[in-house]
Amino acid sequence: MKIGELSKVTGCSVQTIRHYEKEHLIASAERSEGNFRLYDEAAVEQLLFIKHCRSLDLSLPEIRQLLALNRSPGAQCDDVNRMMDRHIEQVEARIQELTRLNEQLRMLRRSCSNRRTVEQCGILRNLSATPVSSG
Amino acid sequence: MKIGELSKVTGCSVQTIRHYEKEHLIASAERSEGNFRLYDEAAVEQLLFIKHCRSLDLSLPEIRQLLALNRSPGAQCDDVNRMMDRHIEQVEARIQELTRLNEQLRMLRRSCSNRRTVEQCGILRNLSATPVSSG
DNA sequence: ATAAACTCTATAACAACTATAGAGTCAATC
DNA sequence: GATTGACTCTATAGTTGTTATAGAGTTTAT
Repeated sequence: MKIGELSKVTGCSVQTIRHYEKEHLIASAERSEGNFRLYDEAAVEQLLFIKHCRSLDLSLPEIRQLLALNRSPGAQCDDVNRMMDRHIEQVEARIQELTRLNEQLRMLRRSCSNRRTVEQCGILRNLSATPVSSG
Repeated sequence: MKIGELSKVTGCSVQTIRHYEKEHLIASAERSEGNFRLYDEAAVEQLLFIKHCRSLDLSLPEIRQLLALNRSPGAQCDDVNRMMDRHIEQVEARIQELTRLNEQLRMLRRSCSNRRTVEQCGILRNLSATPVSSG
């Protein structure tokens, strides 16, 4: 299987697959006589694993760590759990942050009721006046 | 006021201020004899405006647009409103996405109850098995 | 032989900074 | 007057996870 077919089967773009190889998320592929990368079913499964992790917003280094653990089945899985917990924490923190942000944005948006000119626009006036609390 | 003081007053780093100048978010500063940037109170206010917008996750191009509108007080403020509405939509979409993500992560996390080895770890098994729905 | 479709490597772009190197400026001290 | 330290300058590279491009080579079909 050449890289184009692997791309179709997995839904990862060709460049992304090459990128994952460069980042050592997948092993360097065997090459054909003409220097084309050749893949098998194991590559498909590994790419789908990676894709699933990415859909959960796990970073490439995190995925690399999971793959390493996956290759050493005797290892403790505490590490996996710690990583997941940390990741869940991050996601929840981000949700809270965005929720606060959303409230501020809606409040700001209400301050302009489509008056005619920018001069009277509450949004811009508020953006100028309101103190900054770095979020 | 030199760039270091502006940085302290506004809480923006020196590099960020220079970056904003390069990106035309603030005007090119006057220079001293020794080629140091010199700022006044107007620069402070503009930087704080930018910082406030950034804390609301507005992009630099969006901020550039707001600043342009701010400079032409006769302009209609429909544009400001449209931008805010679009931005609020984006933030809300992202919150929904992360909330779904969080549910999946928690479900996954529950599948490992600290059994001994990675081989028995439900998290890794599920990551391998579960079909991917690109989020 | 040639064209189309594919692949290769290397490099740049995206966003919004942050960090670094190497040089220049300024005020104060010895 | 030389030197030290704190500051500033420009230019460049790094961050993250791709995507896009250029220019070349390979394979398959006509």
